[in-house]
Amino acid sequence: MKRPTIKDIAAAAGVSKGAVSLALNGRSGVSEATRARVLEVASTLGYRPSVTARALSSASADAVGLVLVRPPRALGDEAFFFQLIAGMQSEMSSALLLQVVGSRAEEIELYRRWWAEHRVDGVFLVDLLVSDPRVELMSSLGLPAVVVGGAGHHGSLASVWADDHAAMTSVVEYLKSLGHRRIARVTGLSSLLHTVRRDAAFVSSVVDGVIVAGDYTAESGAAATRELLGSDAVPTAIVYDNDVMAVAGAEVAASLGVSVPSELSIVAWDDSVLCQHGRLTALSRDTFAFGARAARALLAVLEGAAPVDVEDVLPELVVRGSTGPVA
Amino acid sequence: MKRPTIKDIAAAAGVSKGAVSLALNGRSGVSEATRARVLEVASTLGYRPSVTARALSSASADAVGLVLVRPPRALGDEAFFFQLIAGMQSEMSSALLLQVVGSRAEEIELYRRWWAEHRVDGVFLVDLLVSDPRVELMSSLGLPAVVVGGAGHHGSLASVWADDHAAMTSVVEYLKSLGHRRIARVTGLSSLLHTVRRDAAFVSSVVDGVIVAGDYTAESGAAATRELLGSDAVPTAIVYDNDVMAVAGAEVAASLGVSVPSELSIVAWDDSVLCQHGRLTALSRDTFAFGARAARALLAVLEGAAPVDVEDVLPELVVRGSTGPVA
DNA sequence: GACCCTAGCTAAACCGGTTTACCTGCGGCT
DNA sequence: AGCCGCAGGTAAACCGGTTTAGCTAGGGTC
Repeated sequence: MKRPTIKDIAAAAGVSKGAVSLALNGRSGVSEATRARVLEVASTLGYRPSVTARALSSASADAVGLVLVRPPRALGDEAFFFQLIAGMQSEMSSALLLQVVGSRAEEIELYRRWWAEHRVDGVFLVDLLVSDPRVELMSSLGLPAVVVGGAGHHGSLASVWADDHAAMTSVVEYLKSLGHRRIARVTGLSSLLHTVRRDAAFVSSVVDGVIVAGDYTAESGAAATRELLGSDAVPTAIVYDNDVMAVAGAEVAASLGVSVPSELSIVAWDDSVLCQHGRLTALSRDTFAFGARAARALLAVLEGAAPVDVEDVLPELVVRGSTGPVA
Repeated sequence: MKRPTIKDIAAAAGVSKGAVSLALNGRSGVSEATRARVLEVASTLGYRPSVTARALSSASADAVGLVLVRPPRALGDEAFFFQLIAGMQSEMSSALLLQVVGSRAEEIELYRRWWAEHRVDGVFLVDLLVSDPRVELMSSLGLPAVVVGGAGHHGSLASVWADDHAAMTSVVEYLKSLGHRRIARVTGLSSLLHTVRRDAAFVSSVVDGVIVAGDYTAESGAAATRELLGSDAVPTAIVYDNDVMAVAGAEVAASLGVSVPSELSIVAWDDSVLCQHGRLTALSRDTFAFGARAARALLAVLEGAAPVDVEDVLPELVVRGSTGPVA
């Protein structure tokens, strides 16, 4: 019932605990004959090292961490994160320590604890803020980390990112080519770095633009759409920062009798089954692959490689039925 | 930079490590004066106990585990699990140790390891199989567990479940009341217990039924639908085991020129934004709340309460545009 | 005054590994 | 013979907690 420990192996093989440790970890200090015997005994006993004990003496914790700061209820609808997590797991043999907290302060406290206790070997940093304190924290703690979905080049940290600027520009250019001039953008959380970067790209490429703040929820998407369609200068196209808001916006348009795409064009950032079935034009990126890439980047750092900035492939605009030439 | 340990507190308070441990954990053996002094020192030093070290001497691991056996890529589309996880987290102050593996054998091996190493205090068991070996394993290991979405009453384990039989019956009765006689069912993975239970309920309540096996993916939903619509005896209604397959089925029907709901009624098991926007009639349950309930059940077991079977509220059939009277 | 309890604390073992300091024996070199 | 170096190992400390055995001083009892 009880798992064999290194001590049991030592006794069975007739050597000391230290020798067993050396043998199992492939380090020098024991003869090949002894090593073979130890490995033999270990395997017949069905030995598995205890990560818990190992983590205590500052070795691997066999887990990487991810902290999400969201109201839990809202989180469930954001397929993005689950896709990301699934992608990460596809490349990792270790477990993911996941916790959802309510505030940035708790998040930071949690990273400190996990680091202090060797509970994780490294962490993923998502939802990067403008001048995010976590970047500095990771460097000072020396906790391996990879920034996921930032803007590239975050201090000494590895990073996996997409070029939001180029992506936004391509969306706007596409809409322009259809004759749109008055274009609106419904944003995600304004505290996030990529929101700001998309804002900037939007402003610099659009002729007559208007930005309305949202927060990724269907409600905010609907509200923003109502506001835009009821304003003095109704836009002919709206770009939403995620799929949920875009679909909600399309519903509002339909309920107000605004026809899509003849009167209003709609573009969603991040494709999903939701967009596919709603026939929404969307900026598509492979979030699963993105997560997998992030995991590989973190593993590389854990193996001692120099942190790198990996730029994700440029998202592709998938044109469906929700966009068309301006009337 | 280094976290204060129990040793530092002992030194600062002028007592032994043991006394500090007793004081911090509110156990008897130290005077109130000493306890107060120790707590004082601990708080000024910003002490946080190391869960890693604590777990070694068989105390709390401050984490609960969840193992998912799925091809990672398919997982990302299953909003169900993420909703569930979000709900669990909403009720837990500890972290969730999550790992996706490829086989049942790996899953079992993982549970054994986590148990042996005190990496988790307890686990959630999902995707219950017909006569699932994990139930027996948990009992024999003495690892606290709660069965999520089984059929109630699993040995000595706590359980949170929904009455699939009653739910299926209510769906079939609803379809019958619309005049449907030839009804089809597209299932989820046939190895899962709730699939079998739904099958049984379906068979016992339907008059002229046919069952086609699926695996929750859009592809399998589409294939099953094509098969059904091309058969000798085309059904007038199809009940799908999840939202993804139902939506895919609706697409296939549309592409074959079969009109919904006048020629074919469609019902999805588990509601989601996907069903809402596809105007699909769906069996709706609050997965987030379900997860929250599961977490509470596990926490109760961890606190020593007797394991209970909690029956979830009966899923509610939300009628939308995809079901109607038979022509 | 002898005896026994008990509160309050300390020292040390323990959990399961890693790591360091040190010991031993053997071979080679001069 | 004397010395050095090294391979191959052991014992013990250490990581940061918990837990147990044991010690001491003080009070109550007869």
